[in-house]
Amino acid sequence: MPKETNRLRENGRTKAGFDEKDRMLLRLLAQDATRSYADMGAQIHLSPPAVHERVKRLKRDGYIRATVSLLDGEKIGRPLLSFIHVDTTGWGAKSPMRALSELEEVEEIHTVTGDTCVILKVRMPGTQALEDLLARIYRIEGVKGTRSYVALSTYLERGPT
Amino acid sequence: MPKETNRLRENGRTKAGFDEKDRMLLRLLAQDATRSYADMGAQIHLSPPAVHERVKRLKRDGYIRATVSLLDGEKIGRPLLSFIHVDTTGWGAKSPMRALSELEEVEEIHTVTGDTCVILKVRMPGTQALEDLLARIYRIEGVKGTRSYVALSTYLERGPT
DNA sequence: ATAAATACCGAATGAAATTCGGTGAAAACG
DNA sequence: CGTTTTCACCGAATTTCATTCGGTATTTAT
Repeated sequence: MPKETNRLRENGRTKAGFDEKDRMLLRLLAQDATRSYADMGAQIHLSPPAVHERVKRLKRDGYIRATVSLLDGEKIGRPLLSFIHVDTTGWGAKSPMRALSELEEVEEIHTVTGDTCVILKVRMPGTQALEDLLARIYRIEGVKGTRSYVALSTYLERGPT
Repeated sequence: MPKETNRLRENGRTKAGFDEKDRMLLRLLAQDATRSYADMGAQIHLSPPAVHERVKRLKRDGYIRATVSLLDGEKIGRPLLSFIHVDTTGWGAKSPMRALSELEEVEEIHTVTGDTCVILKVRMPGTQALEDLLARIYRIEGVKGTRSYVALSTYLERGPT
């Protein structure tokens, strides 16, 4: 087993766990994960196998959580994006709230600080469906009230880069 | 050139522009875009070339906007997720707001209905960086005020499926 | 100083994407 | 209706790419 060391690596990977090339790779993949290793490697001055090994490590170590296709909300029949603030009495409503994960219209669930307890991001087919969802939320024990913010235009929407 | 017709297709693709197999493919890709066409095809009863053609069409027609890797916010040094509501006087602040797209910490910008005008989703390295961002926002002409909601826990975070 | 670990490369291999006719069924047309 | 066109599919062939495999140089630990 390797012994402890108190010295930091001089070059390459530091405390963050990745070096500059890793960082650039992550950025490239976050923008477009369909490019070939050879292609990205040329941009970053690495051979395809070298890129492959780095990406494999970045996945194994959890820097890359998943690789997915981003769908167009409107095209798939859910043009109505909104954020819903949910106020609850105490934290008892947290667990039933997680059940909303089952609904595919619900994209995000966060507990937050501030003048509300939970923020939901949802994408609905229309106002009727949104109203139904709100009804369902109010049925949850401990829900005091909600405020809804319907998106008019989306100027930017992306993941961490 | 084909003449007009007033009849809908009986089976297969309808007004939505995709059929059941397309829909399933989209769901699969939104969850994991690394699977092979052969693999997904087996699940959906299609040959690899058939899957390939469908995916190509779904991309061309805009159902699939992009294929990207999702990075871990904490791992890449941005553990502080928050939503910022921005109130403005009139809509003059909209354009300068779009300039925030340049900052890679800013992930979403929406104009919304409700008791605020704009909602930002941002992921910051820490509280200091968040304060700096707020200072920058307040410097924008027409910004009346902001409210910030810092995420404590994220129970769900995904794209449209 | 020496041993161990790491990151890289070029070459070889394997798997997957992509291309290419060919077929059958449905839709459009007259 | 019968005919033509379009469409989605398949199996086989091809090509591109991911992946594996030594081998080397550099760095890190002992």
